[in-house]
Amino acid sequence: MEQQRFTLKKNERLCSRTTIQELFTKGQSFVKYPFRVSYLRVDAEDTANAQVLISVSKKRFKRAYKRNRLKRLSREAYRLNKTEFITSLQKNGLNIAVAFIYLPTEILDYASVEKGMKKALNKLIKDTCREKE
RNA sequence: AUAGCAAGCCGGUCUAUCGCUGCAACUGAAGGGUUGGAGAGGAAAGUCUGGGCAAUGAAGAGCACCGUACUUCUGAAUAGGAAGAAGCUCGUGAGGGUUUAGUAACGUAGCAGAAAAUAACCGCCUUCGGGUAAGGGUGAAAAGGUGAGGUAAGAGCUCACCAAUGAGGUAGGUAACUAUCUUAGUUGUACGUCUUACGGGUUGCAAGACCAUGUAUAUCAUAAUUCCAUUUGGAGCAGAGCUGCUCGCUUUGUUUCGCAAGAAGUUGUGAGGGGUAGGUCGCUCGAAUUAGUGGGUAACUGCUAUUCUAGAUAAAUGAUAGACACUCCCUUGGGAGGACAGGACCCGGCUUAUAGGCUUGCUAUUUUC
RNA sequence: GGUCCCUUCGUCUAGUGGUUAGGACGCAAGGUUUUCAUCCUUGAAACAGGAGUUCGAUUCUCCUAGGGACUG
Repeated sequence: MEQQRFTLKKNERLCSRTTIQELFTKGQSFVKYPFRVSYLRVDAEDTANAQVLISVSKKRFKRAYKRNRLKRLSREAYRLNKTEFITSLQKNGLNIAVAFIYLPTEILDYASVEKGMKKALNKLIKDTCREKE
């Protein structure tokens, strides 16, 4: 494995409209402040192990620049902390689609977003492992 | 120096590490990789407007409907812009705001008030027929104002001056208009209908074009073929057409007249029903950018050179650390802060939001020379 | 993204520039009743915000805010 490449290319993002629909109708979810996390196992083989979607509600933030900033922060946090999660998935041979939905109505700074993301990922790892068994 | 007015401009910079989206070159069987270079705004916003572009026409015209409205320019065009005019208004001032097509006809004007408009009532006068807009103090608005003459009492009834309006002249100005002279007793206000001139089809890139995936042949139209049979025209009615009405025209259907104009099957094509929610184009070289120079008071524009400057699609410009510059606070040194805000087919304008800073011109006050 | 619409008492709504802004339900007070309900009487309660036009704006115009609909 190459030395720590924190990439986030297009195949690691969730773009398909159908899978998104399935994710929100069938997927399981939990809340880990400041995110609501939904996830669903998928069968697709040619994609990456985890496909991620980050969402900020237009109802909570009316101005586009605020939404953009929060999405960028969240994506950054995921990108820098995902390695453990991915390796866990690879060990278990799982493919999964995940959605992170930003909940609060005010803008948090990067440190707290990252903290929340770490907690959310830890819980995801536990849940997915349990499901495997 | 302080406070302010107008116009214009900017709206952090650099380094390191880790990343994102196109493009070009190289490389790989392929997923991809490497290198290079590019990557949000003055408002990208609101969607208030004008265009381009696209679809929708088997001609149109008039009216209706909607919009605009001082003048002259400007611009592809507009409810845009520039310069100017008149009225009202705010400011000591530099300046700011706002309104302005026409009035022949018709309509409306709550409450208050005698009365909201061919004048009635009180009052005044009277020769008792009537005459009378001087007085009535309410209102946003009351029949031009002041004075004199005149009269029974009064009245532009007459005269002088002043204000406004119309007509004509002179001077200035492209014009709106300004100044001034002559002349006409000609003299309520606001809004609307209306009139005049000019403009306007509708829908919008989720427009629209193409590809991929792919089930069925219900239904409708049309063409060919088989059987019968084989020519087109006139008149009436109905429907359709860039939304309403009228006219005109075109076209389709149907009925009737004149010799005759019918039924079914098969195949192809198109429409239509269901499903899929994927991709490509449209998509960025343009009323473009920057600089110089000529014209113009200016908006703007001619010419020459120059540059290529985002094209994403559950949607790319970020994060962390540091340095410098700026602002504020205590002042050794340190601490805090950085507005409004993110492309979604593209341009022109308007409007709204905006920490702070810069430039130019001008004004007021105070001080000094 | 595009095209449109709406905002009036606590709620649902009327309202053609001059209204005390009307009605229903609800609320409050009083009456009726032994008490409650019903019923009767009375009352409080609103023009989303800011400019402009006008003598006068809920109504007309502009801006801002909030809410909603349609559109593949």
